Amino acid sequence: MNIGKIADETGITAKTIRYYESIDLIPAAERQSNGYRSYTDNDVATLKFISRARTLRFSLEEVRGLLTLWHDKNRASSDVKALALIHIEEIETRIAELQSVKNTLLHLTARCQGNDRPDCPILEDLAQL
Amino acid sequence: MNIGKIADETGITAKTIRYYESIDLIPAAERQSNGYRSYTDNDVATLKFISRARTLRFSLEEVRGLLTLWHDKNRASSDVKALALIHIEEIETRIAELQSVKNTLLHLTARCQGNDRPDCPILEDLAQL
DNA sequence: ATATACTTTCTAGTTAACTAGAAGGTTAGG
DNA sequence: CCTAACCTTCTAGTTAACTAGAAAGTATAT
Repeated sequence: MNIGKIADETGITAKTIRYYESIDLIPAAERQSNGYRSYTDNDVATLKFISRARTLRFSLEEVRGLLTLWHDKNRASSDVKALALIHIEEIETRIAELQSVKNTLLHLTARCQGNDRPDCPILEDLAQL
Repeated sequence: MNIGKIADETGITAKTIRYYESIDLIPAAERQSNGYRSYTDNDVATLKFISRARTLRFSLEEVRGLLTLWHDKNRASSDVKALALIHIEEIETRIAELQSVKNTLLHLTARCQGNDRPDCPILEDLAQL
């Protein structure tokens, strides 16, 4: 299968697949006699794995770790879980931060009339603290 | 006041202040006879305004808009509020996305034994979908 | 006088994860 | 045979918001 085909199958662009190869996230593809990269269903599975992990917001470095564990038949599930739990914590931290910002903004906007007059608690808040 | 002093007062580094000047977020500072930038309490207030807006996760472009409104004595508070509400929506979108990812991860980790055995629902999930 | 601390400008690098574009070789269809 | 659609490598750009470093001028303290 050529790179265009696997790109279609996985939803990952050819450019990105070459990029993943360049940073050794995936092994260098076999080559056909014409020099074109050649992919198998196995490669489709790997790229889909990566794609799915990316939708779960794992960084490429984390994906690298997940791929290693995936390929290690002697892995301990605790290692996978540890990686996931750390990731959950990072996400929780970001959520908490955003929530706090959101709450502040909600309070400020609630107090702002939102009319033609210039007085605005939002600007006043920013100007004070 | 020299740039080092205002940096201390505002918690924004001298490098960053020069950077803000370079992108015209703040007006070019007056110069002393020796060529050093000269700042006033007014500048301190502006930089603190920016700093505060940044903690509320406004992008520099949004901050630019806020500064313009802040300086416009004829502004309508509705304009400020509109800017803030758009920002709140962006944040809500990000929170929702992260929440969804977090939930998925929580389900997966809950089903993972986290022991010495290799079988792991997290990897199985990534490998499937 | 000397050291050190502060300032200047300028260029270029950082991070993450791609993305664009150029210049050229290959293949499939009509 | 021609053309469009592939593919190749390589270099460099993108985004946001800084950050680092070099080379040199200025100020302050001893």
